[in-house]
Amino acid sequence: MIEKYNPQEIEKKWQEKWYSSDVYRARDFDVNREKYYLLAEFPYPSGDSMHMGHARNYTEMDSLARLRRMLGQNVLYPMGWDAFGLPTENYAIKMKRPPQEITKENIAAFTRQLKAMGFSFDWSREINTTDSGYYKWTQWIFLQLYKKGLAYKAEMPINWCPKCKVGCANEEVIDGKHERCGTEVTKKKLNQWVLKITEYADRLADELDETDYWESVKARQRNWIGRKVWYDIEYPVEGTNVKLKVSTTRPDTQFGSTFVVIAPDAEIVDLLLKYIPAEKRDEVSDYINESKKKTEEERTAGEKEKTGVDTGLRCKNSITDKSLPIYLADFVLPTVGTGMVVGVPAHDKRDFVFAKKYSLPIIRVVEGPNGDRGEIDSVEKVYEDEGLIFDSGFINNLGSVEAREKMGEYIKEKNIGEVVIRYNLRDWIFSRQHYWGEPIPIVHCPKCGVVPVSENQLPVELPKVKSYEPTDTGESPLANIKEWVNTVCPICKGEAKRETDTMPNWAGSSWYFLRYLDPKNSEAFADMDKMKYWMPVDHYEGGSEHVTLHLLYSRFWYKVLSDLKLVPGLEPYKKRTIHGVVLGEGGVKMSKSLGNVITPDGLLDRYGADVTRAYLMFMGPYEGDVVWSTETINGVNRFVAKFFVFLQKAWEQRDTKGGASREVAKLAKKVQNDLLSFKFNTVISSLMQFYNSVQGKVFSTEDIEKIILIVSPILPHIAEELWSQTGHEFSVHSQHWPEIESNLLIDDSVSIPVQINGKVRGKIQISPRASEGEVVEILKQQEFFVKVFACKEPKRIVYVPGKIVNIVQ
RNA sequence: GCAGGAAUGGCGGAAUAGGCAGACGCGCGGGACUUAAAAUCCCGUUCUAGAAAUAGAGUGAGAGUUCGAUUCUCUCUUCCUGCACCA
Repeated sequence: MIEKYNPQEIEKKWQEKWYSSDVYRARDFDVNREKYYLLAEFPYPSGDSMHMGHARNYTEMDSLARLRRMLGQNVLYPMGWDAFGLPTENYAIKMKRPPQEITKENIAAFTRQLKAMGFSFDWSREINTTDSGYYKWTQWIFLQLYKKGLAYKAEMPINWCPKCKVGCANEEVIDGKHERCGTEVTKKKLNQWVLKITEYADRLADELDETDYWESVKARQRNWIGRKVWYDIEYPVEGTNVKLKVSTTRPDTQFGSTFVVIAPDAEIVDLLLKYIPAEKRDEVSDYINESKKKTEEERTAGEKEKTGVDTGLRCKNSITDKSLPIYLADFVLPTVGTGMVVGVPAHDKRDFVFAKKYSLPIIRVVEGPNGDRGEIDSVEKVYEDEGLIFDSGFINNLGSVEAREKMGEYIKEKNIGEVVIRYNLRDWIFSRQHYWGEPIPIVHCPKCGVVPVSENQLPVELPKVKSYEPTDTGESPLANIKEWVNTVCPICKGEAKRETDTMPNWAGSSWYFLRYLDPKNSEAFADMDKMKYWMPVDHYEGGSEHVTLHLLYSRFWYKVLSDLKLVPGLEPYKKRTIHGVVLGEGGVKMSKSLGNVITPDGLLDRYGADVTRAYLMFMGPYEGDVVWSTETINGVNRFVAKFFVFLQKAWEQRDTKGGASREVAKLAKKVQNDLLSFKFNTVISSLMQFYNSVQGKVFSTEDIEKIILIVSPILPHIAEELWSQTGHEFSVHSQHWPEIESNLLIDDSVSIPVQINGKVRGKIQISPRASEGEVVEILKQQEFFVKVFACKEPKRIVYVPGKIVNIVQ
């Protein structure tokens, strides 16, 4: 009995059966199978529906998980919830409801959707970062960092978002604006918890070599860490005992220096002020005040006009012995190097612009290509590349690289400076002045000072409160809850107060991949033996927006835990890939305000899960952005419906005596190879092509069983239904991938093109094992060959076995 | 500026240990079915010339290597992503 394709009838039925069985369960310590840990970034359950992007990523990874199980691997493909964070808190404030409740509802909605998509997650390992049983261990890991001296509290100017009333990490500020709400960020001095990620900067950069991440991912991590060699050189300020410590990465250009510039907000400026000549003093302090008023954005916006002020002071370049004027200018940033730079206008565009404006001399010391030592008289001619050094005393006639080495030795020898390695990466500001996050497990005691909460007192639970609103003072809303804040000191048992800051939403996600291995453990964050079995994550799939921050933070935590011998190995993830983004129709971002959001729910109602999944895979390459098209999904829908009926018909009309066919063997190989190399879009086209090419063919029983197996990672519901209809036992997803008989992959006879001078002029039918001589014999019988070579011999015949013939005339 | 990537029909995209460019799908054109429409099915669809067979051109531009280049090398252009007055 052939049924029409009706996804509603078959999908729900099989989902219920899957999720009440253990077909997708990963087995700890299974030594008979190779383990494979496939991790897709867990979602932040905000709102009542997941995004199409989630659906696409989980679909693609799901097909891989299913294939790998069939290939005999013990696959761990888990799912959980990264549920702490601002959107939920903001929504809670707006609705005047507790974030706990909202989170619970959102998770329920996401769970329903993920199950309706038919994903093969091992739901027995589900985790939630906001469960106290989970964040107990987030807090515990924080205490290990604290005990190792990697967490400290510091009064530091932080980026403060006046709208969200929250401190933001440097990483959360884009173009001077809070990345979440777009509000201009101001500076505020607050006492903050900070994690010393810079202590691991070298290892975070170097140990990337241990991994198999995509090159683009490695490059972005290295770029973000931004390791550079700096040369700090002391210049004595004339007429004082103050020494300026100028910093440069290009000491090879020292002999071209003609001035010194200090950031107006560098600390040393206070010290210099008293030496500034009286007639200059007003001008200088005006300038300092003015630049303080500028926002970070105004100050760093492009290469605009350079402003500055002459301090009237001079210093001596201790390398060249030349006297240089000292300026203050806000194009120099206090956080870069020492906040003091040496001006070399011939070899730095900014310095050139500044020198022109203040009529300072320009001295060239690096030779350009072809021995160019011409005068630098315009910005375009400024030579910033490396080259042969001239007019430069003891580094004369050296290349830039050797000149820097020599300079490094020189300043050490003369004790006038040092070579320092600096990073772009800053320490990680770990405090948030918000309610919906993990409480930082620290107590402030008037007698004992900062005291960590004892480990047996964990978790420090988030108290239920009436108001979640952040305060204007910069204190966490937790500070208002007296009965929670007031506690006893773990050491002296005297009265003490709890830390009221909470952790950023990066905390829970920095180690979640470990909790999947042992989600219910109450004695440790995870059992060491289980970690030894499953770690590292074999493939970590996620968005490009997490390649710098989340990836770096979680690698940092892993390395700390590794140093404490609490986890195996040095790196948490073996491979990292980045998926593209699903855009709305017309190539714009899907957003509520544009009204172009397409949710999985609508698609599941209309097309069902298998069609939705096939379309999401078909849309475009894994790593590329894809644009939603309602018309294209119709094409996929047509195909899936036809294919379903076709397979039923093929079963009815099957040849019960036949064996394996070439077409099916080739399809198995193609689907397997393409899935394993993330070419999900061509997997779907291969199925379509297969369908188009086998119309009218009668398949054997074996063949049809194989087709169902081949299709099962891609159209899991249809495959399960057909597996059952063809009289097999549940479940198709516990079966083995069809064996591919390699002799079936080679054709007996192939049609190959014949080119004359590189242009296709005809085709010949040959055996792929034919010798060149045999091929030439066949060629000589061809009309198109005789026509050209009737009365002359070809110059040369190139035969590539089984591929092509090219004749040179 | 630095780093990473990309450029192929009307559109999304296939094809690279160098070997038939445009698979597959959408859209479009024509036809069948229908009173009609939708749905479905069949045929066609890179461009130019031609009724057709066929011929020529063709993978951002220009050179090179090769019997043969979308694929490799060099130079350039444009675009995307990330970082950046980072000295």
